[in-house]
Amino acid sequence: MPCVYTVKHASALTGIPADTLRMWERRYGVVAPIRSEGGYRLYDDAAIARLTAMHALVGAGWSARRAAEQVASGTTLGPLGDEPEEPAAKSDDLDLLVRLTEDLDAATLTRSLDEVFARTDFETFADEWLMPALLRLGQAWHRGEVSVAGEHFVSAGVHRRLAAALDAVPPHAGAPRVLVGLARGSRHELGVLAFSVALARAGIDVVYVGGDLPPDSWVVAATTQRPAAVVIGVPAAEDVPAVRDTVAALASARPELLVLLGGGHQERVNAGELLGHSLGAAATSLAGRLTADPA
Amino acid sequence: MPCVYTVKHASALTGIPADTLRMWERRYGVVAPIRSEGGYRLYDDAAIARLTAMHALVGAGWSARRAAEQVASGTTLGPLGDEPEEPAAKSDDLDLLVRLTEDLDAATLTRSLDEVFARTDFETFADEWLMPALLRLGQAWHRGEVSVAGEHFVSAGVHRRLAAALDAVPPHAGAPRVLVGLARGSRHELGVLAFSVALARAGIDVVYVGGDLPPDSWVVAATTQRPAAVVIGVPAAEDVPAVRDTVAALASARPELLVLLGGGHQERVNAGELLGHSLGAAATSLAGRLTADPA
DNA sequence: CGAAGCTTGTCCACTCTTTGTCGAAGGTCT
DNA sequence: AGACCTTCGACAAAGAGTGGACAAGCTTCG
Repeated sequence: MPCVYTVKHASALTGIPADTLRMWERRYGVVAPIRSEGGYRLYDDAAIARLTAMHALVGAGWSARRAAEQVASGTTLGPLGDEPEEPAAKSDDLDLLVRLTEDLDAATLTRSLDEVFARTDFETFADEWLMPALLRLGQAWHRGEVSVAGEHFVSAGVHRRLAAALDAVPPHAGAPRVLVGLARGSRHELGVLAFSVALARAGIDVVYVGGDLPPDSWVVAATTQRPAAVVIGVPAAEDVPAVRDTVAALASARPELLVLLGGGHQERVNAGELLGHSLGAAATSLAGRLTADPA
Repeated sequence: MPCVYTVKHASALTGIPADTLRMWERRYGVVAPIRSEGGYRLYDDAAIARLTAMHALVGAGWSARRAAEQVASGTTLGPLGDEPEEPAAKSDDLDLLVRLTEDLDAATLTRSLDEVFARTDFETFADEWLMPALLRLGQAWHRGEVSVAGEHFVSAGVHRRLAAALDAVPPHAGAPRVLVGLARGSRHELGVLAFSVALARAGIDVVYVGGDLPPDSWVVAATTQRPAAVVIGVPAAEDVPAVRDTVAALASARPELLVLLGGGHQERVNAGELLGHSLGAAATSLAGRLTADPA
């Protein structure tokens, strides 16, 4: 098979205009193709690889000079034949998470999430894209259509994105405090984490305690911290008994404490107050109740 | 490696508008980025760390001037004559995490972590502060000195900080790919997440799959993704059997695959290659091996 | 209490740098 | 001969630098 390519061929392979190809060589020396006797450039596979790498970096927002330095300093010796393809411009792609499980590429994952995330405010993003997309991902996972590793990889990426959003909320001194987390055994944090972000953005001092918190610890935290309310997620049917235990323990220890439930199976607990299934609306409504009535 | 970032990148990484970035430099001299030939600012990792620390302080209610002084006094000043050096008493407070469990204050948690984080480069931070501090936290937890909710709360905060650090590493196109995660049943992600950050900073394309990944899924991922190596954390003694199963499954499916173990109980697995207990050294050494030998 | 003053983030105008693209003049390949 | 390539200069749009201006918030003083 041919191992050398002319400019036109290289341009077609990389998707970079031939003019730009020559300019990158002249200005940054990112490649140095050998020449034919007549002076024509002859690119080999390594050159194509470096050019695709540089193209990807530039597409990710790097300046051409930095990208060239990165490609030149970074070891680009890998025997890679894969080519990062352009993500099609889409407006409402709920299967994006499912697709991202196939090719475990951290850069693409981060970039795709950033794009979706930046399209609108957080509450709309969470209600109209994130939760439906996570539902699709869960369904595909149950059908065995995505690998467990892929699901873990994408979930970890979404977790990172939500965590960054939570840390990015400026703190509200003196705001009512709300404890948010999952009951013992519950480990699907994504929904309750997204709700924490929305609640913090609504002006609440959120104490996010994560998943798998036993009933006793809920009681201890609710007693020592004196939160204005407690939010427990019910992401799965098998979490219902543990949530029921937790709500009962909290009710007996602090009967006046406001205990709210969220998540897909909140109705099956038959205790506590329900937040409903609109994350943004629930967060603003709860924040309104707590700040209006500081009793 | 010492990556440099343009204003746009620095702004994206820190969440601070580019205008404010320049203003903080002009008014308070909190950073002094080197310039390109054309005069463009080039921020390094230390500058990004100082800016995030200052951002956190300002977000916590500090005035910009005080925050800048705090950040400047906490680290060594580079460009100009050395200030009257005050080695603050808080130089290596390993019990900080334990104290933070008492009062579940999200703002204090974030600010404290940012301050410690900004004191040095990530590898030193991880080896000399984070891992020892997590060990102290675990010991205090076993002695019953910290509440479970407090431990969860602080762990979630550290998780967020590490996640942000992982997402902040620029992608290395064409770099060797390494799968990093925990075996089935393992759920203590903090150590393996910190290692992922160090490995990504060393130029590796890290695929972080998180915790609780069954052996079959490890095999599927290692087969379809063809990583150059696989890193499995062994954070607790009870994780040893699951790790052993995973290593055995990987060895039978892909005998030539490089499988490495990290974490406190790596020695007890009696299989795979050991990474040792210096996180930074292990990351750079592994990255060196993989980039030098692309086979 | 109001006015003056300081702080701080944002905006604007203007200049310089970077970068992709184009055209002209001429050489190479089939 | 015609299609393709090379070098070089020029150029416009985007991005980034500088310094000044300004409004909102807070402090201080009369």
